[in-house]
Amino acid sequence: MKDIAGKVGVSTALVSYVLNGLEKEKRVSPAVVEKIRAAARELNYKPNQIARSLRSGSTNTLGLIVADIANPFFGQLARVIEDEASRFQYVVILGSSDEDCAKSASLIDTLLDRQVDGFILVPSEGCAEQVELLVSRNIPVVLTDRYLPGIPAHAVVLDNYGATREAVSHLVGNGYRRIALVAYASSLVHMQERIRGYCEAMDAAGMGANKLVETVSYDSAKADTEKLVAALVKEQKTEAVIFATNALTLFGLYAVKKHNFRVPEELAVIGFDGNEAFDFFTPPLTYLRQPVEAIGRESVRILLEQIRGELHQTVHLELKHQLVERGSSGKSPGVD
Amino acid sequence: MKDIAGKVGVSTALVSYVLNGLEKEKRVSPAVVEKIRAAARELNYKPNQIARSLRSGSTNTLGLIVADIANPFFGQLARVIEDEASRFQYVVILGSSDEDCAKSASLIDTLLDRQVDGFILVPSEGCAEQVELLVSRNIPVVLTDRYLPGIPAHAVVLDNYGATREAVSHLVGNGYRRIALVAYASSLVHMQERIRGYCEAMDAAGMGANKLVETVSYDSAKADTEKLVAALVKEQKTEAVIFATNALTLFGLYAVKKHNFRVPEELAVIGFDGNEAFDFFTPPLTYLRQPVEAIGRESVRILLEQIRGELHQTVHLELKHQLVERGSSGKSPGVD
DNA sequence: AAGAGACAGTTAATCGTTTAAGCATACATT
DNA sequence: AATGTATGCTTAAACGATTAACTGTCTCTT
Repeated sequence: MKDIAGKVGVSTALVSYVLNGLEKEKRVSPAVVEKIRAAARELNYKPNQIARSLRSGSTNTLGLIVADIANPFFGQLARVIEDEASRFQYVVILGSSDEDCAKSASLIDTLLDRQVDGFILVPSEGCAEQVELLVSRNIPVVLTDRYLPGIPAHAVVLDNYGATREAVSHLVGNGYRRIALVAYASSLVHMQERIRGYCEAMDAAGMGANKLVETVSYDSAKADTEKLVAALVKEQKTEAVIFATNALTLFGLYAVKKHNFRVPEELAVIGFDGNEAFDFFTPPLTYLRQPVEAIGRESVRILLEQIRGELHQTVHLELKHQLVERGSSGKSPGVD
Repeated sequence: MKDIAGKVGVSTALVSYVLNGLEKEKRVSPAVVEKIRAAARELNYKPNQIARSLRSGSTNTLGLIVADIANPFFGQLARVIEDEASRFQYVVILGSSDEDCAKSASLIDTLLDRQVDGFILVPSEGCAEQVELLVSRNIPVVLTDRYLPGIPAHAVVLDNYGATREAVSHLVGNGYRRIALVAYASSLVHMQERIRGYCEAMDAAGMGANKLVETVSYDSAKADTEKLVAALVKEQKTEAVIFATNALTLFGLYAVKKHNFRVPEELAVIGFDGNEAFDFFTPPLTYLRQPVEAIGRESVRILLEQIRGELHQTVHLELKHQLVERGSSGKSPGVD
């Protein structure tokens, strides 16, 4: 800017006005406007966003913290968020928390130091205070994929209760009675809601006695799920299983494959989220699809409204799942 | 900082010295050091990285531009890069180019405006000038996954030639003769190298006459690949096919599934990169695994060395693939 | 007693923008 | 002629850190 000002022979203030389109309000003479524009082009002027941010207090940067960007579900989500953010001249800084509170806290700190304008956060278990702190400091936040009850933060989540509920109904409709749910041992509401949907649907179908919710811990999920699935079939006489997340579904499928269980004759399976692997499993997997596009878009929209100060109540958006019916949950062999 | 200085009754200079660990060199009295530390803690002082960046000229931020973060290969890569960067207090701003030059250019511009310290770039076709411009402006760049011949930029890529070459050898060893390669119609070197590896291996095996390289365009890859695979089997009497990327492999598998071709009896298949779907395909897919971890780690290492000014030649790193042998490329039915 | 050197701090410029406030000059109005 | 106001531009502070250069005191040496 100094160079431009020097070249044209005016002050940097005028340059700033012109380059920001304020030439009308600030009554810059047309001749000077042209000279400044020309000089800017000639010198290939690029504004320094860092300086601008320091002055303006806003960085046009969003912090996105997911559990793991290598997980395709979060990859897709990140993509939608990136695209949507860029439509509004925002840029995304990325972080993976590994469902780990300490990591999540340090990511939040790092991004705060960098003055991000707001966060899209997939909160981990036990991180409620972190989020609460952000909210109480009036830092724009949208929780995505999960929310934290009792914490007045905007959230965009799946209709988790309805999703597992429909999965159960679907299985019951196809003649399955002994239906199990494999979930993470997590107090996070999205997981609890998936469990509740399962339980209430089982009760409603008069199969409360058959309820079986098995949980595995995040850190040993793969091995645990494998043992679990074998036990379900061999010991519990389970006829159908619903997996409560994308990763759990995959772990479960590895187990099914390893033990060569026939699907759906020996064990019907319903997965979560969606994954190309679901398509190539034999038979293709029935699953509960999340509206990733909408989740990402709405998250950005709400966050930006919040940043612009246009939002005055706490928004809680619950988006509908879609049951994709395929071979893995076909009619039970017990039924005609 | 002003608050701390005010509270302790010293200048901000001293506060800066102490908080940056320069109390020894700058000979700050122990008493004051303690007071400043205490005040900083009490006021919960967080340095403003934007201000620091403006002053120091470095943002501790890397720009990562991949083709599409929703693609699991790039998701994994991003994850490795994120982790590695954070070990050195760097943060990653993410962008997806969709293999589109214009998008890539605008991403680079945006990130330059934000003064990123360097780029990790998956270059798209025809973007050579963009990269050249960065290099000539002395902006640290590492090309990843692909490189641009003739452009003196550091690069970390797969041993593409060796990979397809081994795939062919493996198939030939198992008795296949009519082996095709499905690749993107792209002039990018990584693709050309994969093609070259295939061709030379075919020639070396005395099957030059059977060479068949089919290409599809990025934008219509899914539909094209589907038609292509059907034609290969039905018209070209192809016995085995190698797919040159992750996405192409998936598209190919959808076709194989749709037409119910038996693998490997009717068509042997070798995939690229790795994907959970490969595990659940029946039979599991033989594929050329990329060392994603190493690619990401080395890219960050080289970029940081460059940023620190420690790098004086152009580094071109070629990492070895690994052939994961499984059922989809088993012995040809024509052999014993 | 004078000079050197260590010690402990302050001042003010700087990074690249933005923007409120001020300053001339010209012209129109009474 | 005095006043008002529109026009066109400049000045300088501010954002929050970093850091070179400087200013005082003491203490020690010769």
